[in-house]
Amino acid sequence: MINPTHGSRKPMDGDSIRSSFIRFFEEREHLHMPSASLIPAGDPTLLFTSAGMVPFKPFFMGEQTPPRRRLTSCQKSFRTTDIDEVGDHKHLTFFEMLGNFSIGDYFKQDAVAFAWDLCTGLFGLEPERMYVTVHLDDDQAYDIWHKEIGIPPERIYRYGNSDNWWGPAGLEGPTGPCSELHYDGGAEKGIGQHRDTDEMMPPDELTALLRREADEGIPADPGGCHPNCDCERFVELWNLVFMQFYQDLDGVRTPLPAPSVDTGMGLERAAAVLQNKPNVYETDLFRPIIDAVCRLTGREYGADAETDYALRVVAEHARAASVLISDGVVPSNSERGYVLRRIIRRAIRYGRQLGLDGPFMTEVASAVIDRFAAAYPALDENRDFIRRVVGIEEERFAETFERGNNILRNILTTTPPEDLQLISGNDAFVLYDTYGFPPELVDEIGRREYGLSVDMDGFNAEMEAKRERDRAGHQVTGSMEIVTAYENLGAGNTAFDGYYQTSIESRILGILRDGEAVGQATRGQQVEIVLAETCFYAEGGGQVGDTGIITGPNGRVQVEDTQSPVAGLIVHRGKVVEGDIALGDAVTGQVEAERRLDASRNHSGTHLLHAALRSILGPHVRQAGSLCDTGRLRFDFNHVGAMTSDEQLAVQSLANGKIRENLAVTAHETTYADAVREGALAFFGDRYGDVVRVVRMADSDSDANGHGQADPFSFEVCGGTHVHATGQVGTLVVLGESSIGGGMRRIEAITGRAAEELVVQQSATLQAISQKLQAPVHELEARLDAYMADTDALRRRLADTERVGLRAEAESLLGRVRDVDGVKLVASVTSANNVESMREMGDYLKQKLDSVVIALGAVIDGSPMIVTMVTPDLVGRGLHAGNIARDSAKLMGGGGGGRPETAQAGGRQPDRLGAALDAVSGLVRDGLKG
RNA sequence: GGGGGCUUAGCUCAGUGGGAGAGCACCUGCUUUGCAAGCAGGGGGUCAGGGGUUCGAAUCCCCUAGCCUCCA
Repeated sequence: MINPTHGSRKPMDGDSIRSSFIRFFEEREHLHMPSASLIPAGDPTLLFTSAGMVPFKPFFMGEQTPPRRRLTSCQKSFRTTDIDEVGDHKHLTFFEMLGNFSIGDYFKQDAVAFAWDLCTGLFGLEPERMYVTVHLDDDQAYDIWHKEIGIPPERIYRYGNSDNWWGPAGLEGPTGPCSELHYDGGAEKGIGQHRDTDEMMPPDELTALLRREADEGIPADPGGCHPNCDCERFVELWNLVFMQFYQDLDGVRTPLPAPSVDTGMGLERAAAVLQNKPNVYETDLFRPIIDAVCRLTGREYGADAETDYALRVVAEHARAASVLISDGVVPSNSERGYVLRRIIRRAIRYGRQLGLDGPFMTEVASAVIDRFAAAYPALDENRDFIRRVVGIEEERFAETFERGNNILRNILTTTPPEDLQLISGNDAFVLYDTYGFPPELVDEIGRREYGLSVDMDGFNAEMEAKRERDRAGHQVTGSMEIVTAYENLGAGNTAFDGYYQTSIESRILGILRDGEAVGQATRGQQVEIVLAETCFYAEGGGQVGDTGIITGPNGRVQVEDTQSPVAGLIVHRGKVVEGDIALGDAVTGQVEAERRLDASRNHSGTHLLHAALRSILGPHVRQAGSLCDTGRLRFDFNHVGAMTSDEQLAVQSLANGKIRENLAVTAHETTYADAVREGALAFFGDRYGDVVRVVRMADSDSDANGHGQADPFSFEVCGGTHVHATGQVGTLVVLGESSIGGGMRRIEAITGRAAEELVVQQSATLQAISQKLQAPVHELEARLDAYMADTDALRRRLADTERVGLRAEAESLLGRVRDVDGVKLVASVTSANNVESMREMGDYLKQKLDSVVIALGAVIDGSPMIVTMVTPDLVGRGLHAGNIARDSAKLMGGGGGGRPETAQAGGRQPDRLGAALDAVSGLVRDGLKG
């Protein structure tokens, strides 16, 4: 495609845009930070990494020190807001964001100059096609662009807060104006009224309109074209955020002492501009994927709009899904996994539209991996895993489809045709809400096979009602009183010094009783104690809190649990068991050491398990939670499906091998950033402060800082207590593996003393069984099989014998047929020991007597039971087995019922069974009259 | 985190308080060598688990677990 307006600038492919951008800033003293995972580390409030600055948030917030004040990165980013828009030619879920960052280093002047140099120099973009936007009030930025760079006023536009103000992210934090660079694709790119008209709205006019909007609330209604206009003439290429203020909870802004800069340029958009392509899907970042989809479908891109839309959906979602999976997201029913599932299913839906009925996503994923493996090697490393996950999800969707399809057909075929004009919104909604069957598919099938379409308005109304309901049920309540009670103690942070010792000298800084601060406590009272420093480990990181004794000059406290209700503060919960204690007492804390060691063994066990799981199942395994109790351990992680027993054994075997190797367990403190850089595993959900502790398990010939010759077997950020060498764990026995929800698994295991105990118990059980069965352990199974076969045979013989006996009894009953008004009646107590037998007897009698009323009774497990039968001809004459059963059972304190031909009844008075059966003849007589 | 649904034979599923079923698969026999072979017979069940209501629960109610699904 040749566009004569673009001069001689030569196109750049996506990979060179990425690398040359980074190099440009490296040459200007920026440190290149590798892309962080799409799963934000240490920020539970965020679903995905959604912009280049996200991983650097702690730097901008001043919580952590950056490795350098100038940073640059190409960050993988994912946004959920536009999922349903993907398919048009501008929206994306996954994209790469190029950026340069100044953390209290340079500010507007340099940021603007860098951006301009890069665009016009490195990228070779024509200066006259560059438009600039600044905030209404940011005269400083305006002047830099105008006076220093030399942009003429007619290409500098001012906008208000919605377009050109950033932040704060959350309720408080850094915030400031931004300035954007827009690229003018030419008037012919515009759509609607602005197409092919060179007329732009003059900046001054727009500024006046927006100023009135900001000051007087008069909505601006610009008539002409401008950079942020909806017509597609302009591409927003680069956003420069100037973090100038700190905004507090009340909305008050104070200038930051060292302002910062955060910029972001979408790689895909840059590629579209630099390759002279009309949109991102035509660039080399997407074309190979779209071509792969075309090969699978035999379709052609660019032939018709509907096909193109579907091709783009499949390509975009396959790309996003592959990267998400590579970063450890697995499809599930909530949160990240749910987003992943949605995009995979949306892709499959559009794939169907392209005629792909079978599985195809794995092949598209392969094309994605091929295209991006060079820039993101993790994609290639996880190739098999990505394909597997996508494949499983594809199968699962096929099941969902099958189920929904059956239900839909049921609805459509059971509703009388005259009632069916439209498929109701409610039906479509139930199919979607309960069975995950998309309304578009309902519509498709309805139209094709029944000539009916879905009432989409009704569907949307149901959907909106559901959203309302969910919102209403989402009110959160938090009790802050307890927290303030601790804060009011004024004890500050408790120093923890318990990694290498279990006893300590300290003094009492605070005592709480029933949530109230008190000066002292006496024997028998339940208290919470805060010490200046402690060796008691507070529950955290899945490990249980310590127990032990605190001894003061005048008394002792039995510590039953240790908790950290407020970050930094450690509280000992327990009971004064001797004398009394008071504020300021000098005390000795003594942790119950053996119990602590049990917990430590289990905690080290989880690290071994974690590393072993990653080794056996793959690096997507990610800790989702854990419990390190004294008796056992639990480890939750994400994985696609159940582990096979072979996998479980392999994991157990690997962990035990490392235990026998007796790896040294060492710990050191470092910054969070360094820990991650050194390769320590850090997991979502934990809140890590500036300084973190990392625990590694490795051969002792590598040093304590994680720089050994060999890679450590395990290396994790962790604040828990551990054994000193893996040998102390003893043995790790996996007890089982189970599901804890979609995509999440749980392993339970024991170590050390508990493992020994298990071996002792199990062999004791085996010995006991061996004695009872009179067979050595290795023959137990065969012996048990023989016993079971014997029992089976005996059971059959017994059943046969019973049947013969009952048959004989039934035959004898043939001689006791009575006549009630011309109807044959058999009513008798039997020796049957279950209802089934009585039914068999009844069947036999019915067969022999042809036309008869039968009422058989027996006392079964202490309760009187009656079975009644009426042959069809007599039912025709007004008799009803159910009524006979019910009415006769009343005489023995019960009730009954059933069908006209067969019924049963029970009661509470066994001695009245005879009376109840005697009443049957009367009931038959009454029934014949009625 | 919240809502809806499901859990019955190896598999797919029927079964609205009164005899646990069908199709497929499996086993045996016969028949037959050609497309889901046919015929006859047979084995196989903690109706997810626990509690409750009832003379009686797969069925109604409550709790728990697992799975599916939608929303956040």
